[in-house]
Amino acid sequence: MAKDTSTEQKIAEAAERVFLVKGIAGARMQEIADAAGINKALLHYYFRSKEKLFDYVFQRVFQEFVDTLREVFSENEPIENQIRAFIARYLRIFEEKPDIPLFIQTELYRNPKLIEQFTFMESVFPVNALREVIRAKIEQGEWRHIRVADFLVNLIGLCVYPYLAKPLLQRAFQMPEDAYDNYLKQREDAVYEFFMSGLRV
Amino acid sequence: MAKDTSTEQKIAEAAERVFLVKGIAGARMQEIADAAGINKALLHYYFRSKEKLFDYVFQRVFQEFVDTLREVFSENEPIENQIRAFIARYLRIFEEKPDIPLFIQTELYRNPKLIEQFTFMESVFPVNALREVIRAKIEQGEWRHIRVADFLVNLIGLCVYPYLAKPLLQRAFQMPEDAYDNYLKQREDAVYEFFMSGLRV
DNA sequence: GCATATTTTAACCGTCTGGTTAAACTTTTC
DNA sequence: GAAAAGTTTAACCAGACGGTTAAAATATGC
Repeated sequence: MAKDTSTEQKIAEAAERVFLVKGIAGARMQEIADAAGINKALLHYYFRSKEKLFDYVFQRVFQEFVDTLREVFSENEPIENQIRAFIARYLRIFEEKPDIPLFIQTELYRNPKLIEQFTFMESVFPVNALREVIRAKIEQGEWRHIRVADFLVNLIGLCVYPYLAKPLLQRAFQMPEDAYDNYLKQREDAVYEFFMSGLRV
Repeated sequence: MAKDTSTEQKIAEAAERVFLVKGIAGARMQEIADAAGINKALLHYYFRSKEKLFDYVFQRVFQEFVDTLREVFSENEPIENQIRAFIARYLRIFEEKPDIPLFIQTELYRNPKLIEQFTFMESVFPVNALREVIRAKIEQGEWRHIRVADFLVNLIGLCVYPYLAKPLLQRAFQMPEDAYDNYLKQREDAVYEFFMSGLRV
């Protein structure tokens, strides 16, 4: 039987590293085999085709991403705290794996089927529940009018854009790599303050 | 001599269409030739290699993108109007070519050299001039404190993110294609209001 | 109409790539 | 210790791909 799952695990991790940087079109099976420290034959022994391997990796990455965010907005906390927690979790994911945002967007853009089996997006972005919370805040005169879609798009965009556009922004701001990475780390508070200020009357 | 530039033009446009959707790694020279209505031999007759053709296309796309934004922030207008104009121009680009944001980010991410020759980013994002304007607004007590980098990242992020993340957000909001496209068109005012509100004390 | 430039046709080349195969070797399992 | 599962080696295959070539055909400029 399997001695342990380490080989499959090794392959999955190596494949993730390669796919994250190069995408499915730019990645090579040989490269993944090398990165996993095995040979191509064994790679196909575990994952029959490039597409199957990629699907497996993408689902894993996306699942992990989604799991980190799930239920942030369902917790029994004031919405302000939920927003803070959402930003914190989002940014923590990207600090660990900065390639994730562009990877997910790119591959999803070129193959929307990848997201089809994720039928539980409501547990990550509980649009309907959020709509009620937002409506209450607006009625109380605390927040300006905002659509729930704009609420989420603005919030996520503020978090993720600086990671997506790193090379462009680095150039625009004339920042070396480490200066930009440093800037990213300092954004958590800034995003929260700016977002809340954007909401408030 | 050349009968006109129409063939080169035809190739450039076809290549742009293909590269925009598939990226350099996913695009095929044969596909571009077909899209241009010519054969592969002629394609290489005009552009010696895939890389040269891609570089040409990328520079053109990026140049056009940059030209649309250049000097918005240098005009002799109140900053609020400049912000409005910036948002309007930004969103107009994406309405015409929704694939541009992801294309630029992806290819730049995988080959940062593509942006090296763009040495005039200061004319698009005049960081130093903006810093002064922002400082004045803060000193007058009109705006909250904000770093110039955050100012630009927030502004651009609010504009571009819904285009970058279209497939993901469409799924999250359970919106069909046309509903989402419609939502995008309605964002201009929302972005301006939210951004200004985020700035104000 | 002649020279030049453009375009097509179609075959071809070398390399890369995803994937397969078969035989041998090693480790695990029981 | 034998069967089964895991792993390596190394060669191989077919098709895709970027790119080339040469000759013929077509258009253009003067």
